[in-house]
Amino acid sequence: MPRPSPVSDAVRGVIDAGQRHAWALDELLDSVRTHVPGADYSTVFRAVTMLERSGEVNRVEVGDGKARYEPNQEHHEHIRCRDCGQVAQVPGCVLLAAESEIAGATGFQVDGHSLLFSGVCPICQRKNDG
Amino acid sequence: MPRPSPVSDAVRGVIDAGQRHAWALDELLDSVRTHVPGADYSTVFRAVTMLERSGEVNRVEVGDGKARYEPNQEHHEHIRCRDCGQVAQVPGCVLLAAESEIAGATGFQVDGHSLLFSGVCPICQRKNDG
DNA sequence: GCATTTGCGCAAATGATTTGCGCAACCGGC
DNA sequence: GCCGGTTGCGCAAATCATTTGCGCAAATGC
Repeated sequence: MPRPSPVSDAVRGVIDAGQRHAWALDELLDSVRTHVPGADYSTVFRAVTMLERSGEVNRVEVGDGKARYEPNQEHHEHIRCRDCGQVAQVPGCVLLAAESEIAGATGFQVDGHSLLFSGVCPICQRKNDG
Repeated sequence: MPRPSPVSDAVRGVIDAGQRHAWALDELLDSVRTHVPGADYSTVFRAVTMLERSGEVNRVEVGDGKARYEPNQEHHEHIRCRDCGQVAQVPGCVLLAAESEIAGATGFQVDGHSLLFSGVCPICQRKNDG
């Protein structure tokens, strides 16, 4: 029986509750503290790092200079408010949907997008083979 | 006649030369220093900030925790190597192309992508109207 | 009980970006 | 030519977010 870990449990709970879509660390800390008053930033950091390593949550970058975390679920896209930074989930397959449809689905006034593929470049592929 | 600004000019020159696609600040500094030996990080930072404000360059986030800068040109997507961090440009309209086509076009072994829309959320739209 | 493990608060290290300060080079006017 | 104001920029320090070292104290297992 592992010993209880209130902070880590609260972190998982907050993320799973899904009140927000993509949690930044400071947002997570605020929310965790409503459950565990003395919780520390570093503990929250370690908790999400563990959850990420175990595959329970995914880390996503949404271009605001902060790491954000969301429950690990099927692949989807994000939309972030230019003004307040709120991040919401874009339902369905974005590659088929036009931006106007996205706008209809999220209520956002969509004015742009950025798509980033990731993979391994030819040079590194060669390095990895060697 | 404005007084000469070798560092700022070098920054613009390096970005326009297009030897690399998306420049991080430290990469820019390295390259600028081959032209202007004593150049300082903060000067390069101020230069790209100005260029960004004037619309000559765009700042892009590619999920590696660094701000990157590219010449302002038509919209396009990016691909970044998981291993070495190199960023390349994905030609053509990505929304129609499958990942395998991307792989063919860039030589990357593509294993994922992340698409981020940006816009203004309903709450902020209301705030802006008021 | 007692030794050991482990969660986590505290505070400092790291890494990237941003800002304040002030020198000195440059321009224009005289 | 010389002078004064402007401005580019090097230096160093301040932010900001993330990450790590340290050590206490609580909980577990023997």
